[in-house]
Amino acid sequence: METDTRTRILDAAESLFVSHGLDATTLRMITAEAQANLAAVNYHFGSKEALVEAVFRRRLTWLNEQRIGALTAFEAEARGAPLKPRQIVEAFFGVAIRMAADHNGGQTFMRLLGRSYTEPTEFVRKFLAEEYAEVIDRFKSAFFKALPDVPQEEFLWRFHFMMGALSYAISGTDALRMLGPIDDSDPEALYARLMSFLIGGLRAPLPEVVAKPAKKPRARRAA
Amino acid sequence: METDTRTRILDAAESLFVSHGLDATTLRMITAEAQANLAAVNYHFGSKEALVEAVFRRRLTWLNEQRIGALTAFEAEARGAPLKPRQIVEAFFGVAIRMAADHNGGQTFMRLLGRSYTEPTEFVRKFLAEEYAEVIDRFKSAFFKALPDVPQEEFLWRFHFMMGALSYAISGTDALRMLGPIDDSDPEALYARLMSFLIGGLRAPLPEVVAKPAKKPRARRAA
DNA sequence: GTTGGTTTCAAACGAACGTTTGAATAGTGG
DNA sequence: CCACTATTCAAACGTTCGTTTGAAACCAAC
Repeated sequence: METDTRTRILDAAESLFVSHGLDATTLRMITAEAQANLAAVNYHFGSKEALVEAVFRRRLTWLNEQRIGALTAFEAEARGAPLKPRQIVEAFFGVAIRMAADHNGGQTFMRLLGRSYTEPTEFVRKFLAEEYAEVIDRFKSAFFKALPDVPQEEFLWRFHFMMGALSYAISGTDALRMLGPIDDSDPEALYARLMSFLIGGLRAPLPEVVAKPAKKPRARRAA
Repeated sequence: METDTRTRILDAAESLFVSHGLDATTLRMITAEAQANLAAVNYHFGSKEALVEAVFRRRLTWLNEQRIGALTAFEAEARGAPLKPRQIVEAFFGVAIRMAADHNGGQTFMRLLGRSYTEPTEFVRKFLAEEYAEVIDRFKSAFFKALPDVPQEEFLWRFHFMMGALSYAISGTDALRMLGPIDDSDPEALYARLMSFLIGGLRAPLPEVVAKPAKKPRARRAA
């Protein structure tokens, strides 16, 4: 085995978490897959909970840095002018989709991450909230600036819906197959499809319930 | 206690499954909440797995009947003409959102269901696939008829994305709160918001990657 | 070649899980 | 009132979980 035990455990855990879930994956399954001793997990990570955190942190920190980097590059290019919504969507969701296409573990991880936004386990939620705090701040500001006509609460909902679509795009392939035989092997096509859908949803006309209290009797398009 | 043990167990399980997940919810937690004896679950349902199935079946069958009923009503009204996409979206997603607003347990259940489309546990996936087979068939046909210009594969992806948005709309309120303080108490507003977003995404311009091989050099709008 | 620190290993730990058991209790038709 | 079925109950079952232990193996430095 060329890689060290710690890395083999992370890889095995990541992959098993995807196929069985966090709770249903046992340390014995992980260490067997990683060809390591059962006690190795507690030796290298301290506990199963700490292992879960390490699995997420290994790639999530990098992903969010990429997102912020892409956004910063667009903003430098725009010299203070508001970005196009498409650029912000690209920086947040495009980067994620591209990572999901990466066969160096990124693909596996993104399927795991997509499931975990709605994870009921408390410590996972808390951990994700911390990891996301900065990136959410930056993107909220950028979107608010780019879409000044959209009420902020309305936008937050749309952002939330977009996260749902992303989540299914990268992790819901089992659910997808319920719909019929379908080809999900082309990451470029998936990227184009999701971007189209997201921007269509983001720029949809404001619903009347929302547009009405805002004293704009007939909103046409959101942005 | 007015209701019978069997119902109390179903209610307790449904609610605990939402807050802790399927695996992390133990029979001891369920029977404690239901004020029943531990052995009552195996007496009334046979096993924990069978209980999970019963929890889903109790409401999911009814939900999908409602969906098919709504679609059938629209089709009768249209007398053979293709439906408007908005009507089909309403029949599938609108019915779900309305059930999610029902405080008689429907709300709890829909939060559980939203999480379960991407559930890694095999028997849950298999069970859901069976429960959904008919309703998916009906709605695929209706959509294909209503959107003859959209390649079927492209539509299936969009339907999948829409499921993701629905899932987050009804069950991802914890993830939603990561975005900031936000009011999710008004079901009518949520309904209007989601419908807007879904139809915007469904009718977005076809992505070039998809539009190109279809020999239509410049697709404008999907439908 | 011995030392000292790091990593691996087989074995065992107590706790908690889903399930089973057999007796006690409730409820119902004859 | 009795016989019988359905339900509840406390207790225990065997299994598996995450974790701990202490010794063995490894490995670089001197």
